[in-house]
Amino acid sequence: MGSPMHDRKAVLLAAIAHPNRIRILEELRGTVKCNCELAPALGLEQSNLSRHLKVLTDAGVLVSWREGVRVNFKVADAQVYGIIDLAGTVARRTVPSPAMEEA
Amino acid sequence: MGSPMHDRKAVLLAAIAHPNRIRILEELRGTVKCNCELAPALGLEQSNLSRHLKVLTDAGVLVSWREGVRVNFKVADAQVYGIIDLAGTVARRTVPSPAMEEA
DNA sequence: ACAATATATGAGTGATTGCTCATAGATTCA
DNA sequence: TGAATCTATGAGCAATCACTCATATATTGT
Repeated sequence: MGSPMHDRKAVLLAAIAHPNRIRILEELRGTVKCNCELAPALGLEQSNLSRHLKVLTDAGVLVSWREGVRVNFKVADAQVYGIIDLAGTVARRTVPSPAMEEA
Repeated sequence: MGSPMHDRKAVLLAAIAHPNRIRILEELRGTVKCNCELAPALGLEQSNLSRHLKVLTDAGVLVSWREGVRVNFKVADAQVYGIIDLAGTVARRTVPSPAMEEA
């Protein structure tokens, strides 16, 4: 439909746009971790976490490789933190509309 | 669930994370426009566009005010373009996984 | 009041999402 | 080989999404 570039940006942002996936990315700031380390740290179901990691990997946000029985993950481009941090800045400076309040 | 801040960031990014909404924001770079100007420019159904504008407004990305029979929109914080542009940079530098290809 | 213009919204639809439980697959070590 | 550990995925479910069509609402000018 729209330009491929806008589609690609949308996929990338949509991959990041979930509270648990943001938590995953925060947990991966500057380090490499596997599903088995992330699960207890974030209190997420193993299968649920695995699917979130797949969403991030499919979108190109994370890169993964197997190391023995584990699969490690790291961010593909540290600028994703630029996106997250900017989102924080904008979030802090803007006010959600009335319709948003009952969350 | 997660921290309110992560939730807020996720809502904000989710609001932006749609090809048509990115196109809307591009159309609003540095200017103010109403639904009636955006609809033909983007080739979107009036009701569909109205709902996309509501998503962006509810999330705090856009601000709107009525001017006669029209309702004008502008971005609440120009840094949203920082987010979109960074998404473009990251998109250009990363490779979507095999599972992503058949889009 | 009426017509014209612009915007919002109810209802319906098909598709996608996030989650859980259970199970399958992969890898290492005894 | 079999057991232990870690990861992926099928199935099912409720909820949400993006879209369209039709209709309601709001505002201005005659």
